[in-house]
Amino acid sequence: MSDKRSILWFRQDLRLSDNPALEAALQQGGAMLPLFVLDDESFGPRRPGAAQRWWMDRSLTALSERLAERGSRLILRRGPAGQVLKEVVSESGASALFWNRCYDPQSILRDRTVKAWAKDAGLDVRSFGGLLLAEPWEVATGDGGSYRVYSSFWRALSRSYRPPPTRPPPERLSPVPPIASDALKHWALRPAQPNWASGFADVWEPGETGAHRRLSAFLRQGLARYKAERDRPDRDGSSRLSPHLRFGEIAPQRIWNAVQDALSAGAGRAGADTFLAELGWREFSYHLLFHNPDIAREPLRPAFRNFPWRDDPAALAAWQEGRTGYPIVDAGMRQLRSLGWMHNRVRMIVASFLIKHLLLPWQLGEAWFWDTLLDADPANNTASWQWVAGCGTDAAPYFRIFNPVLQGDRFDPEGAYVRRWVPEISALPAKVIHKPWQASPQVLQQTGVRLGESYPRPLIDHAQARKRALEAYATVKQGATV
DNA sequence: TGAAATGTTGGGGCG
DNA sequence: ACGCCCCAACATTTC
Repeated sequence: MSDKRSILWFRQDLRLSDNPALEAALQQGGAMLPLFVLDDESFGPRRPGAAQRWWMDRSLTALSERLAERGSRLILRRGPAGQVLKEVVSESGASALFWNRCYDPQSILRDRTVKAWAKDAGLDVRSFGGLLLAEPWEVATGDGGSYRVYSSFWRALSRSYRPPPTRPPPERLSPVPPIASDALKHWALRPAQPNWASGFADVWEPGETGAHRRLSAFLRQGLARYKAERDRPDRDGSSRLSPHLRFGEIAPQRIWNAVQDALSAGAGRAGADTFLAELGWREFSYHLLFHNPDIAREPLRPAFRNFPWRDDPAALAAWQEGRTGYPIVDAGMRQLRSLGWMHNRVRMIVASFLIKHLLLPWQLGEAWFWDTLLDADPANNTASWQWVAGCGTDAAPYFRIFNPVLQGDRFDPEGAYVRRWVPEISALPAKVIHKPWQASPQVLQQTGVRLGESYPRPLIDHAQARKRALEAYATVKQGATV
């Protein structure tokens, strides 16, 4: 065995299976040093939010255990990654450095600097694609540009995509030389008080094993019904793989392959295609972010720079805390705080409400989701908020303004979702559960709902809000996507 | 991956 | 029997 030492730098790829950088490090022979760096400095305000830190804590614990089971050891360090890597290289005498790529602008900037330094220092430094099905520069339009329309992007990618085969984790790993490591608990990634994450652990199993279990369960129970069920927040039809994907605990091509296997075993085309199309949106978001790195801050369509957003901290707080007076909106915002996750249909409803009913800048919603979602992803989060605001490419048209009552009636017809998350109105009959202000005084009395006291009246009238939004959007309508 | 306004049609009540 | 009106129900268009 050679005495060569290589550093495997974990980032958005907290897994041992389907990990190209890990495989490259193993091929080197010699000792492999698995390293994770808590690097808030390189990200500033885009550092992982509070919910993500909870997940990171659990996921690193899981990764650490998996490495230990195989005779290895996860080294934890804190600080700007460039500086930390220099220290670890000098402490360990490593001569190689491998990682899987990230595609957000902060990571790209950081990694470019690290790579330049590492090459200068004579290290064998290599990066790999492992986060996405395809590298963002590999998918190009006929004239060599990047895609701006989802459907053509996904058609182009999914038609020609041939994934690498799914690969198991290595059975044994080399022992790690005695390099100092932080203790995870000293990073204080979990909330102390109030412990808003107390309900998370009942629902989520962070880590690679949990990710694989979730995928199997979904393929067994959810895939066939996915097309019909995925829009129903009152049902359990989501894959719930998003936080696992965000931290790279599972590779997208493993999901792709598993779905193909399910198809061969007789699964329906419709469910599979609909589900894979969601992976497609993730790919598309990364494609957009890579080719338009400013979208995290600035609207992609310049006309929106002068959009007449309002300033209304009280309304923002009501939205964040789930007391807008629209039950489906409030249910979603409370589910978010309780589970660190919100059903996708409801995400669209609450986002539309913040942007179009309240006329608050999408960046405020994006920031809240970034802090509270376990699956907050640098690409998905920004691309999706721009999509709802209508200021991205291939975005929701300006005139698409969700009516929270109709959306509730359509996608939560019995009101089960609202009842679960907004208990103070749970006794209302289905007919009025999405519009308590239309319940008769007798019904309100019988069900113990005191509007304006036990549950708020609507923050704003829907018809008025719709009119106001259309007027605001009229100022940027020129060249609107249709 | 909408919603509301407007237009059209056709059945039924009714003088 | 006939014309008229009302208004669901559905289709189209507009935001």
